[in-house]
Amino acid sequence: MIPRARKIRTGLRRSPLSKPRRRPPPQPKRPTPALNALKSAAAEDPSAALHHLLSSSNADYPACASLLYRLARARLFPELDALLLFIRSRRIPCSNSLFSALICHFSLASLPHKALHLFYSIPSFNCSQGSPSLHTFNHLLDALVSNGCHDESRCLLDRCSEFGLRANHVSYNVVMKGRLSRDGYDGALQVFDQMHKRGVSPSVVTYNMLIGAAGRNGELSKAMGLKEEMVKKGIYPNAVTYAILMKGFCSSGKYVAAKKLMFDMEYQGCKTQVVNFGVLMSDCGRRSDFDEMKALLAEMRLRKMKPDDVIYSILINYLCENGRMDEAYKVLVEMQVKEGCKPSAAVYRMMVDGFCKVEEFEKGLGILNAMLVSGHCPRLETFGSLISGLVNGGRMEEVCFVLEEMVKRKLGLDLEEWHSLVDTACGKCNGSGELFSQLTSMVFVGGDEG
DNA sequence: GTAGGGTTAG
Repeated sequence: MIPRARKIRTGLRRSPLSKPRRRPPPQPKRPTPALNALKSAAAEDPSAALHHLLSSSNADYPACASLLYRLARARLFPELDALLLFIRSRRIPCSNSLFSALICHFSLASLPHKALHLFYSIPSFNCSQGSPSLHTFNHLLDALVSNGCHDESRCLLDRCSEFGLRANHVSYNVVMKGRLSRDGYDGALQVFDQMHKRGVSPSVVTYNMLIGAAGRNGELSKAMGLKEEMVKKGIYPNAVTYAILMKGFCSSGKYVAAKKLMFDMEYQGCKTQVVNFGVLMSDCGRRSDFDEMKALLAEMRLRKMKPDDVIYSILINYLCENGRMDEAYKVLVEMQVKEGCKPSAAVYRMMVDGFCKVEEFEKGLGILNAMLVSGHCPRLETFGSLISGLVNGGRMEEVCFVLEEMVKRKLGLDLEEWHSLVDTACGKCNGSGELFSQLTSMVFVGGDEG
Protein backbone atom coordinates (compact mmCIF):
# COMPACT_ATOMS: atom_id res chain seq x y z
CA MET A 1 0.00 0.00 0.00
CA ILE A 2 1.93 2.95 -1.25
CA PRO A 3 0.86 6.37 -0.04
CA ARG A 4 0.19 8.85 -2.76
CA ALA A 5 -0.09 12.58 -2.34
CA ARG A 6 -3.53 13.91 -3.16
CA LYS A 7 -3.68 16.03 -6.27
CA ILE A 8 -4.81 19.60 -5.91
CA ARG A 9 -7.43 20.43 -8.47
CA THR A 10 -6.73 23.75 -10.05
CA GLY A 11 -9.39 23.61 -12.75
CA LEU A 12 -6.65 24.45 -15.20
CA ARG A 13 -5.94 21.13 -16.85
CA ARG A 14 -6.23 21.46 -20.59
CA SER A 15 -6.62 18.76 -23.15
CA PRO A 16 -3.64 18.33 -25.45
CA LEU A 17 -6.04 18.99 -28.32
CA SER A 18 -7.14 22.37 -27.06
CA LYS A 19 -5.96 25.41 -28.96
CA PRO A 20 -2.56 26.74 -27.97
CA ARG A 21 -2.86 29.87 -25.95
CA ARG A 22 -0.78 32.98 -26.23
CA ARG A 23 2.52 32.33 -24.51
CA PRO A 24 2.57 33.93 -21.07
CA PRO A 25 5.25 36.52 -20.36
CA PRO A 26 8.56 34.88 -19.35
CA GLN A 27 8.64 33.95 -15.69
CA PRO A 28 11.71 34.32 -13.51
CA LYS A 29 13.52 30.97 -13.36
CA ARG A 30 13.79 30.89 -9.59
CA PRO A 31 10.62 31.32 -7.57
CA THR A 32 10.74 34.35 -5.35
CA PRO A 33 11.08 33.83 -1.59
CA ALA A 34 7.53 35.15 -1.22
CA LEU A 35 6.22 32.49 -3.60
CA ASN A 36 8.20 29.81 -1.80
CA ALA A 37 6.67 30.92 1.47
CA LEU A 38 3.23 30.78 -0.11
CA LYS A 39 3.81 27.30 -1.53
CA SER A 40 5.10 25.81 1.67
CA ALA A 41 2.35 27.44 3.69
CA ALA A 42 -0.27 26.20 1.23
CA ALA A 43 1.07 22.68 1.51
CA GLU A 44 0.43 22.64 5.21
CA ASP A 45 -2.18 25.14 6.22
CA PRO A 46 -4.68 26.66 3.79
CA SER A 47 -5.54 29.34 6.28
CA ALA A 48 -1.91 30.46 6.52
CA ALA A 49 -1.69 30.32 2.73
CA LEU A 50 -4.63 32.70 2.55
CA HIS A 51 -2.85 35.31 4.62
CA HIS A 52 0.19 35.08 2.37
CA LEU A 53 -1.94 35.36 -0.74
CA LEU A 54 -3.96 38.36 0.45
CA SER A 55 -0.78 40.29 1.15
CA SER A 56 1.05 39.22 -2.00
CA SER A 57 1.13 41.26 -5.18
CA ASN A 58 1.04 38.35 -7.62
CA ALA A 59 -2.31 36.78 -6.77
CA ASP A 60 -3.50 35.28 -10.06
CA TYR A 61 -6.32 32.91 -11.00
CA PRO A 62 -4.34 29.65 -10.56
CA ALA A 63 -3.18 30.64 -7.09
CA CYS A 64 -6.66 31.80 -6.06
CA ALA A 65 -8.53 28.84 -7.53
CA SER A 66 -6.32 26.20 -5.97
CA LEU A 67 -6.56 27.90 -2.61
CA LEU A 68 -10.36 28.21 -2.93
CA TYR A 69 -10.59 24.46 -3.49
CA ARG A 70 -8.34 23.77 -0.51
CA LEU A 71 -10.31 26.07 1.76
CA ALA A 72 -13.57 24.49 0.58
CA ARG A 73 -12.28 20.96 1.20
CA ALA A 74 -11.09 21.97 4.64
CA ARG A 75 -14.49 23.64 5.18
CA LEU A 76 -12.80 26.88 6.24
CA PHE A 77 -15.75 28.96 5.05
CA PRO A 78 -14.98 32.34 6.69
CA GLU A 79 -11.55 32.21 5.03
CA LEU A 80 -13.18 31.16 1.76
CA ASP A 81 -15.52 34.17 1.94
CA ALA A 82 -12.57 36.47 2.51
CA LEU A 83 -10.82 35.08 -0.56
CA LEU A 84 -13.97 35.46 -2.68
CA LEU A 85 -14.23 39.12 -1.67
CA PHE A 86 -10.58 39.57 -2.60
CA ILE A 87 -11.07 37.88 -6.01
CA ARG A 88 -14.09 40.09 -6.67
CA SER A 89 -12.42 43.33 -5.68
CA ARG A 90 -9.28 42.57 -7.72
CA ARG A 91 -11.44 41.61 -10.74
CA ILE A 92 -9.53 38.35 -11.02
CA PRO A 93 -11.14 36.39 -13.86
CA CYS A 94 -12.84 33.14 -12.83
CA SER A 95 -14.76 30.38 -14.54
CA ASN A 96 -18.25 29.03 -14.09
CA SER A 97 -16.81 25.64 -13.19
CA LEU A 98 -15.22 27.24 -10.14
CA PHE A 99 -18.64 28.45 -8.98
CA SER A 100 -20.14 25.01 -9.64
CA ALA A 101 -17.45 23.37 -7.53
CA LEU A 102 -17.98 25.81 -4.66
CA ILE A 103 -21.75 25.32 -4.82
CA CYS A 104 -21.16 21.55 -4.49
CA HIS A 105 -18.94 22.10 -1.47
CA PHE A 106 -21.54 24.33 0.19
CA SER A 107 -24.12 21.67 -0.48
CA LEU A 108 -22.02 18.93 1.11
CA ALA A 109 -21.52 21.14 4.13
CA SER A 110 -25.32 21.59 4.39
CA LEU A 111 -25.12 25.27 3.49
CA PRO A 112 -27.69 25.52 0.65
CA HIS A 113 -28.37 29.21 1.28
CA LYS A 114 -24.71 29.99 0.95
CA ALA A 115 -24.82 28.20 -2.40
CA LEU A 116 -27.84 30.30 -3.40
CA HIS A 117 -26.14 33.51 -2.34
CA LEU A 118 -22.98 32.69 -4.29
CA PHE A 119 -25.06 31.90 -7.37
CA TYR A 120 -26.81 35.29 -7.21
CA SER A 121 -23.46 37.04 -6.83
CA ILE A 122 -21.87 35.48 -9.96
CA PRO A 123 -22.56 38.57 -12.17
CA SER A 124 -20.58 40.73 -9.74
CA PHE A 125 -17.45 38.68 -10.46
CA ASN A 126 -15.19 38.92 -13.47
CA CYS A 127 -16.69 35.65 -14.67
CA SER A 128 -15.82 34.28 -18.10
CA GLN A 129 -19.42 34.17 -19.36
CA GLY A 130 -20.58 37.10 -17.24
CA SER A 131 -23.53 35.10 -15.92
CA PRO A 132 -24.22 31.66 -14.49
CA SER A 133 -24.23 28.70 -16.89
CA LEU A 134 -26.92 26.03 -17.03
CA HIS A 135 -24.39 23.64 -15.46
CA THR A 136 -23.96 25.94 -12.49
CA PHE A 137 -27.73 26.45 -12.28
CA ASN A 138 -28.32 22.69 -12.17
CA HIS A 139 -25.68 22.29 -9.48
CA LEU A 140 -27.51 24.91 -7.45
CA LEU A 141 -30.84 23.11 -7.94
CA ASP A 142 -29.17 19.93 -6.71
CA ALA A 143 -27.68 21.73 -3.70
CA LEU A 144 -31.17 22.93 -2.73
CA VAL A 145 -32.84 19.57 -3.33
CA SER A 146 -30.14 17.61 -1.49
CA ASN A 147 -30.66 19.84 1.52
CA GLY A 148 -34.42 19.51 1.57
CA CYS A 149 -35.16 22.98 0.12
CA HIS A 150 -37.81 21.62 -2.25
CA ASP A 151 -39.95 24.75 -2.56
CA GLU A 152 -36.92 26.94 -3.24
CA SER A 153 -35.73 24.57 -5.95
CA ARG A 154 -39.11 24.58 -7.72
CA CYS A 155 -39.30 28.37 -7.43
CA LEU A 156 -35.84 28.71 -8.92
CA LEU A 157 -36.70 26.32 -11.75
CA ASP A 158 -39.67 28.52 -12.68
CA ARG A 159 -37.47 31.62 -12.64
CA CYS A 160 -34.61 30.29 -14.77
CA SER A 161 -35.37 32.72 -17.64
CA GLU A 162 -34.44 35.58 -15.30
CA PHE A 163 -30.89 34.29 -15.51
CA GLY A 164 -31.08 33.94 -19.28
CA LEU A 165 -31.31 30.15 -18.99
CA ARG A 166 -33.66 27.48 -20.32
CA ALA A 167 -34.14 24.55 -17.98
CA ASN A 168 -33.24 21.19 -19.55
CA HIS A 169 -33.95 17.55 -18.68
CA VAL A 170 -31.24 17.61 -15.99
CA SER A 171 -32.90 20.58 -14.25
CA TYR A 172 -36.23 18.74 -14.20
CA ASN A 173 -34.64 15.46 -13.12
CA VAL A 174 -33.07 17.19 -10.13
CA VAL A 175 -36.36 18.75 -9.10
CA MET A 176 -38.07 15.41 -9.69
CA LYS A 177 -35.58 13.73 -7.37
CA GLY A 178 -36.65 16.23 -4.71
CA ARG A 179 -40.35 15.61 -5.23
CA LEU A 180 -39.74 11.87 -5.22
CA SER A 181 -38.06 12.03 -1.83
CA ARG A 182 -40.77 14.22 -0.33
CA ASP A 183 -43.99 13.06 -1.99
CA GLY A 184 -43.09 9.71 -3.48
CA TYR A 185 -44.05 8.38 -6.88
CA ASP A 186 -47.15 10.55 -7.39
CA GLY A 187 -45.26 13.74 -6.62
CA ALA A 188 -42.55 12.76 -9.10
CA LEU A 189 -45.22 12.09 -11.69
CA GLN A 190 -46.44 15.69 -11.35
CA VAL A 191 -42.97 16.96 -12.27
CA PHE A 192 -42.93 14.44 -15.13
CA ASP A 193 -46.21 15.91 -16.48
CA GLN A 194 -44.98 19.48 -16.03
CA MET A 195 -41.86 18.58 -17.98
CA HIS A 196 -43.98 17.26 -20.83
CA LYS A 197 -46.20 20.39 -20.87
CA ARG A 198 -43.14 22.62 -21.11
CA GLY A 199 -41.70 20.66 -24.01
CA VAL A 200 -38.74 19.14 -22.18
CA SER A 201 -38.27 15.49 -23.15
CA PRO A 202 -37.61 12.95 -20.42
CA SER A 203 -34.28 11.16 -20.50
CA VAL A 204 -33.22 7.67 -19.49
CA VAL A 205 -32.41 9.14 -16.06
CA THR A 206 -35.98 10.44 -15.70
CA TYR A 207 -37.36 6.96 -16.34
CA ASN A 208 -34.74 5.32 -14.14
CA MET A 209 -35.92 7.42 -11.20
CA LEU A 210 -39.58 6.47 -11.78
CA ILE A 211 -38.69 2.80 -12.23
CA GLY A 212 -36.68 2.90 -9.02
CA ALA A 213 -39.60 4.39 -7.12
CA ALA A 214 -42.01 1.77 -8.46
CA GLY A 215 -39.57 -1.02 -7.55
CA ARG A 216 -39.16 0.32 -4.01
CA ASN A 217 -42.94 0.29 -3.67
CA GLY A 218 -42.91 -3.35 -4.72
CA GLU A 219 -44.81 -2.48 -7.92
CA LEU A 220 -42.78 -4.65 -10.23
CA SER A 221 -45.23 -4.80 -13.12
CA LYS A 222 -45.52 -1.01 -13.05
CA ALA A 223 -41.69 -0.82 -13.18
CA MET A 224 -41.57 -3.20 -16.15
CA GLY A 225 -44.39 -1.22 -17.80
CA LEU A 226 -42.36 2.00 -17.51
CA LYS A 227 -39.46 0.23 -19.19
CA GLU A 228 -41.74 -0.72 -22.11
CA GLU A 229 -43.08 2.85 -22.25
CA MET A 230 -39.63 4.38 -22.56
CA VAL A 231 -38.66 2.01 -25.35
CA LYS A 232 -41.80 3.05 -27.24
CA LYS A 233 -40.70 6.68 -26.90
CA GLY A 234 -37.28 5.81 -28.29
CA ILE A 235 -35.51 6.21 -24.95
CA TYR A 236 -33.37 3.13 -24.50
CA PRO A 237 -32.84 1.42 -21.14
CA ASN A 238 -29.19 1.24 -20.14
CA ALA A 239 -27.30 -0.96 -17.68
CA VAL A 240 -28.42 1.29 -14.82
CA THR A 241 -32.08 0.84 -15.83
CA TYR A 242 -31.64 -2.91 -15.60
CA ALA A 243 -29.73 -2.61 -12.33
CA ILE A 244 -32.63 -0.62 -10.88
CA LEU A 245 -35.16 -3.17 -12.14
CA MET A 246 -33.04 -6.01 -10.75
CA LYS A 247 -32.88 -4.26 -7.39
CA GLY A 248 -36.66 -4.02 -7.41
CA PHE A 249 -36.91 -7.77 -7.95
CA CYS A 250 -34.35 -8.46 -5.23
CA SER A 251 -36.11 -6.29 -2.68
CA SER A 252 -39.29 -8.26 -3.37
CA GLY A 253 -37.38 -11.46 -2.64
CA LYS A 254 -37.15 -12.46 -6.30
CA TYR A 255 -33.41 -13.05 -6.65
CA VAL A 256 -33.83 -15.65 -9.38
CA ALA A 257 -35.95 -13.27 -11.47
CA ALA A 258 -33.35 -10.54 -10.98
CA LYS A 259 -30.61 -12.86 -12.14
CA LYS A 260 -32.68 -13.92 -15.14
CA LEU A 261 -33.17 -10.25 -16.05
CA MET A 262 -29.39 -9.80 -16.01
CA PHE A 263 -29.08 -12.51 -18.64
CA ASP A 264 -32.08 -11.23 -20.61
CA MET A 265 -30.72 -7.69 -20.87
CA GLU A 266 -28.01 -8.89 -23.22
CA TYR A 267 -30.67 -10.28 -25.58
CA GLN A 268 -32.46 -6.95 -25.35
CA GLY A 269 -29.37 -5.22 -26.66
CA CYS A 270 -27.90 -3.91 -23.43
CA LYS A 271 -24.50 -5.07 -22.28
CA THR A 272 -24.26 -6.28 -18.69
CA GLN A 273 -22.01 -4.14 -16.55
CA VAL A 274 -20.34 -4.43 -13.17
CA VAL A 275 -23.20 -2.51 -11.53
CA ASN A 276 -25.62 -5.34 -12.42
CA PHE A 277 -23.42 -7.86 -10.62
CA GLY A 278 -23.25 -5.41 -7.74
CA VAL A 279 -27.02 -5.62 -7.25
CA LEU A 280 -26.89 -9.42 -7.08
CA MET A 281 -23.82 -9.44 -4.84
CA SER A 282 -25.52 -7.11 -2.35
CA ASP A 283 -28.63 -9.23 -2.22
CA CYS A 284 -26.53 -12.36 -1.60
CA GLY A 285 -24.66 -10.45 1.09
CA ARG A 286 -27.88 -9.53 2.87
CA ARG A 287 -28.75 -13.23 2.95
CA SER A 288 -25.15 -14.19 3.89
CA ASP A 289 -24.98 -16.42 0.81
CA PHE A 290 -21.20 -16.34 0.37
CA ASP A 291 -21.12 -19.34 -1.98
CA GLU A 292 -23.34 -17.53 -4.47
CA MET A 293 -21.18 -14.40 -4.10
CA LYS A 294 -18.14 -16.47 -5.04
CA ALA A 295 -20.04 -17.92 -7.98
CA LEU A 296 -20.90 -14.40 -9.15
CA LEU A 297 -17.25 -13.37 -8.95
CA ALA A 298 -16.33 -16.43 -11.01
CA GLU A 299 -19.04 -15.54 -13.54
CA MET A 300 -17.62 -12.03 -13.83
CA ARG A 301 -14.15 -13.37 -14.50
CA LEU A 302 -15.58 -15.78 -17.07
CA ARG A 303 -17.07 -12.79 -18.86
CA LYS A 304 -13.73 -10.97 -18.62
CA MET A 305 -15.31 -8.31 -16.42
CA LYS A 306 -13.03 -6.70 -13.89
CA PRO A 307 -14.58 -6.57 -10.40
CA ASP A 308 -14.18 -2.98 -9.22
CA ASP A 309 -13.64 -1.50 -5.77
CA VAL A 310 -17.38 -1.44 -5.10
CA ILE A 311 -17.76 -5.18 -5.81
CA TYR A 312 -14.93 -5.85 -3.36
CA SER A 313 -16.38 -3.51 -0.79
CA ILE A 314 -19.71 -5.37 -0.92
CA LEU A 315 -17.93 -8.67 -0.33
CA ILE A 316 -15.69 -7.28 2.41
CA ASN A 317 -18.60 -5.55 4.11
CA TYR A 318 -20.59 -8.75 4.53
CA LEU A 319 -17.56 -10.85 5.47
CA CYS A 320 -16.80 -8.32 8.21
CA GLU A 321 -20.41 -8.21 9.37
CA ASN A 322 -20.31 -11.98 9.73
CA GLY A 323 -17.03 -11.87 11.65
CA ARG A 324 -15.18 -13.73 8.86
CA MET A 325 -12.17 -11.47 9.22
CA ASP A 326 -9.50 -13.82 7.87
CA GLU A 327 -11.42 -14.11 4.61
CA ALA A 328 -12.07 -10.36 4.54
CA TYR A 329 -8.37 -9.69 4.95
CA LYS A 330 -7.57 -12.13 2.13
CA VAL A 331 -10.00 -10.28 -0.14
CA LEU A 332 -8.48 -6.93 0.86
CA VAL A 333 -5.05 -8.16 -0.19
CA GLU A 334 -6.40 -9.83 -3.32
CA MET A 335 -8.20 -6.71 -4.55
CA GLN A 336 -4.96 -4.78 -4.41
CA VAL A 337 -2.59 -7.42 -5.74
CA LYS A 338 -4.78 -9.05 -8.37
CA GLU A 339 -6.93 -6.18 -9.58
CA GLY A 340 -4.91 -3.14 -8.61
CA CYS A 341 -7.97 -1.69 -6.84
CA LYS A 342 -7.21 0.86 -4.20
CA PRO A 343 -9.30 0.26 -1.07
CA SER A 344 -11.61 3.16 -0.34
CA ALA A 345 -11.97 4.80 3.04
CA ALA A 346 -15.19 2.82 3.44
CA VAL A 347 -13.39 -0.51 2.97
CA TYR A 348 -10.71 0.42 5.50
CA ARG A 349 -13.44 1.45 7.90
CA MET A 350 -15.23 -1.89 7.50
CA MET A 351 -11.97 -3.75 8.15
CA VAL A 352 -10.99 -1.77 11.25
CA ASP A 353 -14.51 -2.01 12.68
CA GLY A 354 -14.64 -5.70 11.76
CA PHE A 355 -11.41 -6.47 13.61
CA CYS A 356 -12.64 -4.48 16.61
CA LYS A 357 -15.87 -6.45 16.58
CA VAL A 358 -14.02 -9.76 16.87
CA GLU A 359 -11.68 -8.14 19.41
CA GLU A 360 -8.54 -8.38 17.29
CA PHE A 361 -7.47 -4.86 18.07
CA GLU A 362 -3.86 -5.18 16.99
CA LYS A 363 -4.89 -6.33 13.53
CA GLY A 364 -7.35 -3.42 13.51
CA LEU A 365 -4.49 -1.10 14.34
CA GLY A 366 -2.53 -2.53 11.41
CA ILE A 367 -5.36 -1.66 9.04
CA LEU A 368 -5.71 1.78 10.62
CA ASN A 369 -2.05 2.36 9.90
CA ALA A 370 -2.48 1.40 6.25
CA MET A 371 -5.51 3.65 6.09
CA LEU A 372 -3.64 6.64 7.48
CA VAL A 373 -0.66 6.03 5.20
CA SER A 374 -2.95 5.96 2.16
CA GLY A 375 -4.28 9.38 3.14
CA HIS A 376 -7.72 8.38 4.40
CA CYS A 377 -9.12 9.60 7.67
CA PRO A 378 -11.19 7.19 9.79
CA ARG A 379 -14.45 8.20 11.39
CA LEU A 380 -14.43 9.26 15.00
CA GLU A 381 -16.43 6.15 15.96
CA THR A 382 -13.80 3.92 14.39
CA PHE A 383 -11.04 5.62 16.34
CA GLY A 384 -13.19 5.29 19.45
CA SER A 385 -13.84 1.56 19.20
CA LEU A 386 -10.18 0.88 18.45
CA ILE A 387 -9.01 2.93 21.42
CA SER A 388 -11.37 1.33 23.89
CA GLY A 389 -10.33 -2.11 22.63
CA LEU A 390 -6.64 -1.30 22.97
CA VAL A 391 -7.18 0.21 26.42
CA ASN A 392 -9.01 -2.94 27.47
CA GLY A 393 -6.06 -4.99 26.31
CA GLY A 394 -3.70 -2.69 28.23
CA ARG A 395 -1.89 -1.68 25.01
CA MET A 396 -1.14 1.84 26.16
CA GLU A 397 1.65 2.57 23.69
CA GLU A 398 -0.72 1.82 20.83
CA VAL A 399 -3.45 3.88 22.46
CA CYS A 400 -1.12 6.85 22.59
CA PHE A 401 -0.20 6.37 18.94
CA VAL A 402 -3.87 6.41 17.95
CA LEU A 403 -4.61 9.44 20.15
CA GLU A 404 -1.68 11.31 18.62
CA GLU A 405 -2.98 10.56 15.13
CA MET A 406 -6.35 11.93 16.22
CA VAL A 407 -4.77 15.09 17.57
CA LYS A 408 -2.96 15.58 14.25
CA ARG A 409 -6.32 15.49 12.52
CA LYS A 410 -7.97 17.79 15.02
CA LEU A 411 -10.32 15.01 16.07
CA GLY A 412 -11.29 14.99 19.69
CA LEU A 413 -13.09 12.68 22.06
CA ASP A 414 -15.91 14.29 23.96
CA LEU A 415 -15.88 14.49 27.72
CA GLU A 416 -17.99 11.38 28.18
CA GLU A 417 -15.69 9.32 25.97
CA TRP A 418 -12.68 10.59 27.93
CA HIS A 419 -14.32 9.58 31.19
CA SER A 420 -15.01 6.07 29.97
CA LEU A 421 -11.51 5.81 28.53
CA VAL A 422 -9.85 6.90 31.76
CA ASP A 423 -12.16 4.70 33.85
CA THR A 424 -11.29 1.67 31.76
CA ALA A 425 -7.59 2.44 31.82
CA CYS A 426 -7.54 2.92 35.58
CA GLY A 427 -9.64 -0.16 36.16
CA LYS A 428 -7.29 -2.26 34.04
CA CYS A 429 -4.17 -1.13 35.80
CA ASN A 430 -5.38 -0.63 39.37
CA GLY A 431 -5.39 3.11 39.03
CA SER A 432 -1.87 3.36 37.68
CA GLY A 433 -0.97 7.01 37.91
CA GLU A 434 1.39 6.80 34.96
CA LEU A 435 -1.25 5.61 32.55
CA PHE A 436 -3.65 8.18 33.85
CA SER A 437 -1.21 10.99 33.24
CA GLN A 438 -0.32 9.61 29.81
CA LEU A 439 -3.95 9.79 28.85
CA THR A 440 -4.74 13.14 30.35
CA SER A 441 -1.63 14.70 28.85
CA MET A 442 -3.29 14.34 25.48
CA VAL A 443 -4.75 17.65 24.46
CA PHE A 444 -8.45 18.28 24.41
CA VAL A 445 -9.06 19.23 20.85
CA GLY A 446 -12.78 19.56 20.35
CA GLY A 447 -12.58 23.19 21.46
CA ASP A 448 -15.55 23.51 23.80
CA GLU A 449 -15.23 20.53 26.10
CA GLY A 450 -14.09 22.85 28.85
C1' DG B 1 -24.61 18.28 -14.03
C1' DT B 2 -29.41 14.39 -12.85
C1' DA B 3 -30.43 7.84 -12.13
C1' DG B 4 -27.09 3.19 -10.38
C1' DG B 5 -24.27 -1.90 -6.72
C1' DG B 6 -20.57 -0.26 -1.66
C1' DT B 7 -20.80 4.72 1.56
C1' DT B 8 -17.89 8.93 5.67
C1' DA B 9 -17.47 11.31 0.17
C1' DG B 10 -16.07 10.86 -4.32
